[in-house]
Amino acid sequence: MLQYYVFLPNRKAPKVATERRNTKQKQGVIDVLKEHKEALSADEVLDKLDLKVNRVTVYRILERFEQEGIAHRVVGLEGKSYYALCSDACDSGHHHDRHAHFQCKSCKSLRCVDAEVIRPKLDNVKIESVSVLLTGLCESCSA
Amino acid sequence: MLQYYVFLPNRKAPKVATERRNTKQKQGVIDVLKEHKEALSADEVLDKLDLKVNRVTVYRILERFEQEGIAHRVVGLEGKSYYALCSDACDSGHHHDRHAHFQCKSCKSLRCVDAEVIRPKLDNVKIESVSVLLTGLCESCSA
DNA sequence: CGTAATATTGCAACATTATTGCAATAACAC
DNA sequence: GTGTTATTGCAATAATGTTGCAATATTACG
Repeated sequence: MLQYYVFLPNRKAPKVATERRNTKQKQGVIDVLKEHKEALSADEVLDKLDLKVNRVTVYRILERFEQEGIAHRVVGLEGKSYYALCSDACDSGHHHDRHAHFQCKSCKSLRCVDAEVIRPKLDNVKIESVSVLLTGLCESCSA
Repeated sequence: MLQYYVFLPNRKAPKVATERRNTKQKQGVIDVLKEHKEALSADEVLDKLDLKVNRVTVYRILERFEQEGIAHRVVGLEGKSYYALCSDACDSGHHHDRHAHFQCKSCKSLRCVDAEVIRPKLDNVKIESVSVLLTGLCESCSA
């Protein structure tokens, strides 16, 4: 079982308190994301949590995970945010700013796609991230 | 000045009334989109309209334009929808389901990028559209 | 041109997703 | 254990988009 604290960076002990705390809410969200290969929306995470957690807290945790590089965020066709744990490839600095995803037009399920995403060049602008969203009907919905 | 009615297909006169009507609201939205090279959100279109048009009407017109292939929709990082008129390349059937866009992380401005977008293959799934969203800081915001 | 049919609009209310302020709680360093 | 403060929960609010329905305006056609 993936534990949240493995993500805590090694740092010298602060005088008073830690900057990040390992809470059961965070651990719960990690576990849910870990158990599902699909990217999940805040509501989906909330549904799948055993623990009773406030909706706002889930939003905050997911946002935080994205900032810390633990998870990445994808925006679906409906404008909703979906989150998935970053893969090992992510951590290697290879994938972390270049993701490809597939979303079903019908059921809205969204999953990561292991694709080679190149970073194109643009005049006058430095591109920081590249997001590719493929759409169509998933296996279940096209059957 | 691009006129909406140019998009009306040639069809035999229906018994009673047309299926599409050319209204000043639609024409206004067309004009606004035409005058701006950036993709615009519903609110931005509303702001730039000379004519006083209801918010809901703008939403409906933009949605309609997308369905009719007059405009295409892009979802920004914040989950908002942006619309831009389809280019000629679009109509040729080359670009219409494969768009690339750049959005500024700071000012959220979003524009089309003339890039070659390939349609990748995925097992068990038919990909209907490919959307590439590049992000970074635009010229103005990075200065 | 006038008229009838109906596509379209405007309005009000509602839905969904996400954010903010703040007091209460709980995790961590010591 | 205790103090500090990161984190949570709650309530309220914001932002974006949607729905139902009556009023309006466009179009085909005589």
